[in-house]
Amino acid sequence: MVKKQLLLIDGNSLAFRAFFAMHNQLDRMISHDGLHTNALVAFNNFLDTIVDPMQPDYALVAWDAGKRTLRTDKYDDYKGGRSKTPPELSEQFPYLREMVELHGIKSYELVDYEADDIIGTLARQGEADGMQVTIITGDKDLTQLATENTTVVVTIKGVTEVENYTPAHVAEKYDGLTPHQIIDMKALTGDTADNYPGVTKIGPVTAIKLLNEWGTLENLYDHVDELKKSKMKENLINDKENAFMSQDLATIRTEAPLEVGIDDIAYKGPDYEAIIPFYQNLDFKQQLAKLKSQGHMETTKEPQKVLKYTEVTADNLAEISQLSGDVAVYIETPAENYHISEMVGFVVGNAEQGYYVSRSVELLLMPAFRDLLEDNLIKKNVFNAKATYVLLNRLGITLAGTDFDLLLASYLVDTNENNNDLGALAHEHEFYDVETDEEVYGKGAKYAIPADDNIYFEHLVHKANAIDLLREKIFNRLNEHEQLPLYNEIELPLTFVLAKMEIAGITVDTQRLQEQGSKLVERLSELEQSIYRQAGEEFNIQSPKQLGEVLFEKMGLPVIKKTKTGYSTAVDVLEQLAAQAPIVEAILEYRQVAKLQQTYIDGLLKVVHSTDSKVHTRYLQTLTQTGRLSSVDPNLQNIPVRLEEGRKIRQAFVPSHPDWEIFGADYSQIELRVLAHITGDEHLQAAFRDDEDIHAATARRIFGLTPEQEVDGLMRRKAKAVNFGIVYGISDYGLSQSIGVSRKEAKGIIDRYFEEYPGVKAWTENVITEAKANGYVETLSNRRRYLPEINSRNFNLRGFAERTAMNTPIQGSAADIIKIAMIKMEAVLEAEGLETTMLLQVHDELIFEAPKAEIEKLTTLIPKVMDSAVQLDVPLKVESHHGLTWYDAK
DNA sequence: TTATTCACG
DNA sequence: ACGTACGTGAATAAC
Repeated sequence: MVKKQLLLIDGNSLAFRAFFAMHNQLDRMISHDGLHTNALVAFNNFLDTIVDPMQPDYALVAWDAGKRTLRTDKYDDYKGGRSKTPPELSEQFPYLREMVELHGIKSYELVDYEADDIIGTLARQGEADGMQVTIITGDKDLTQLATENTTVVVTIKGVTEVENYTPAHVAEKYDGLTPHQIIDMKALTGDTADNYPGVTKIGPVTAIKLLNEWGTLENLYDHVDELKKSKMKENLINDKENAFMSQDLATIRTEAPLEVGIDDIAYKGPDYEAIIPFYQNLDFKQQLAKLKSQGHMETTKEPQKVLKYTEVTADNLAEISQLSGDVAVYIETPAENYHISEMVGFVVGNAEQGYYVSRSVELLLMPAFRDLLEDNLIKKNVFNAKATYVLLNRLGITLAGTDFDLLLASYLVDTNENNNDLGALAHEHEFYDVETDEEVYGKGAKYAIPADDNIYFEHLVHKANAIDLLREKIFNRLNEHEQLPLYNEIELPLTFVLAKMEIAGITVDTQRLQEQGSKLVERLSELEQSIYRQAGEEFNIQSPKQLGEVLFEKMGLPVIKKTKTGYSTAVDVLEQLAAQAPIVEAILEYRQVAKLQQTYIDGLLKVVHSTDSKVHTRYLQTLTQTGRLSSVDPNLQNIPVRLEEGRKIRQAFVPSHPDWEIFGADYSQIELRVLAHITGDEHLQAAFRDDEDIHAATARRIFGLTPEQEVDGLMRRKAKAVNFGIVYGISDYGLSQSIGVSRKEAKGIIDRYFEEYPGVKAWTENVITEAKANGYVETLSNRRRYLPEINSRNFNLRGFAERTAMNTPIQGSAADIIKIAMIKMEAVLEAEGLETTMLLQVHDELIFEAPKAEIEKLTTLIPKVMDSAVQLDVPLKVESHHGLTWYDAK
């Protein structure tokens, strides 16, 4: 028989999570009555995506009753020092309870007790009745309740990403402890969040060690005299009273005098009828749209607005010429790679004069359309200008007059609003009068452009209309963010520079690639045989699972690191094992060779266009959180360079004309120069003004060398790692891992760095403070990245957000600079009448192909354009190289 | 679809 | 005390 399911939810803890998960949206999510709704929205998503699909038999949301509880009676300072619940959250609590009830779940609170105790009590009752219990909370303390029949689900990030604690998982996380021992662990460590003390100087590591040795707090204290004389022993004895008080406070009650029983909390499921007015009152447009699409809402489904449109025929082409003012232009492609996808329809027009649609893109070649599209004075509204430009270019039309790109502008306003589906993106902007492609075309095997003209054309027309109607709203937001120059002067011009680079493509010497490939294949089979022989069996070397079994079980090598699913066999692990077993060396080489063969030989050959023997990557301009580009189909930003074997792949990238060369130019230390500029640090700036070797200069400073003393290789290597670390948002742990010293030593080095570069220290502190206050950070060009986790109470999430707050202005400003350089570069090459063509961008370098006759000029021109792209307080430095292949441009 | 590994700046 | 360096894409295995 299937066990009945009992679901218990920690209301307060999840409400806090929900509130802070959407804290950056706080000012935007306000209902027409002025009520903040961010926690309500996130909590509702949680109920929709996690609770409703579970369909438990019984469910309850437990809430804290008030400030005073049994625990505060026992210990005045319990949960003292906690900052007050923000009023923006407090006002949402009554609605949260109502929302829970409307989802068919009982809400409950009990005077003197906390939500934990209600959950603990019902969990034990449920178990006694033979049920399977699930507890959902944001508070790890509840993991003490885990048993074979009770799983504690703890949220990791937001309210929909979770981790399941079973007794086995508790043992894994806490080095063998049972859930019940969590209580004694808390007794020893105390809890800063709940503000109770524990024993001085005992943290989780020591606590776990003690409990693994003595089992329980009581047993530990019974035998405390047997411990070796130590500071810890003294602390244990001195803080005994605190330990037992903390134990009491940490213990979740399982016999609270509840007035509800299991029978009273049957799960009823959402009351769709009653929830509609509730959503309407809170202006939950997205949730209402979802109810409609799921058919829970009467066909009150407002019919989509009727938009005026005409199918293009030979007879009405004249009307197209009458279009004036702004027009939306959208071309439909079933596949995302616009360089090769079929084109299956288009729409051109505007709401006032009507939209013109057809399945035949060839019609765009008619003068009526061509003249309109190529007219710089007729402003175009589009979704993804780069795709539109490339698609029209394939038809022989040069798009001009592009003014608004919904996708690009939306990404600048908030880097997360970058959905490549027009409908989905419009929904994120609270515009619902357009469906997603998935809704209209289906997905996967079911994907099909509708055969019915009405359905298909209306979808196209609603897309065009969405672009038109969102235009003003998004421009306003760009303006509020002071991002109009970023949009008009950087991103929009860049999109056409990128389009031309993609269209140009880079020629691949496929024969060369195949020759290299056959050598690799040969080497692979040698290595394979050698590995099988040494392992004594044949297995799949590319399976980390099978490889782990061979190395760690069969051959008994020591386990250095584990992953979520088993043994780690990553490079750093294997390198540590190499001395112990020769097979490891062979595996490392096998991995390296297989990577080259699979990703760079076979992978590249697959995407070479047969027509021109080139690869045409697509640069994603609206993806990264920092403002960098990324490159796909193929990725030309990660072609091997560090190891000679891989670097040879670059010999296959060649100019498209005889007597031409590949020319490359790269910024030297651009990120550290940006750092010197934005921090204003005098010492760092001086080093760059004097064109010093920056890593050696840093080494001199942090190791306190006199001018006569030489910087040795080890010092420079360490200083280089520190410089990297500063850019990444440094931590002592990270640095210690990268240079293989103790954490303490790493911390000393960082302290020295900050003493020597006080401007950098002040800036890092300041940027974090600003991020906490604003919820975002910005680059030199006002590119913005939101950091919702910057105020999280979760150490990991907050730490990550803090490092990001430091890294993004640096990495993002460097991205701004090279983008500006690219725009100027295209103009200069044109103005100088050069044939040289810009082909690739790899974050801090640009790759060109050029006639040999132009090379000499380029060696001064290109670095000049790049180093004068922006004026910083330190000089920018650019190095350039050229040769017959990309490999030789070094 | 998710996890792991490894290529780049 | 906590436990990670920042940003990406592609291939493969294993669900």
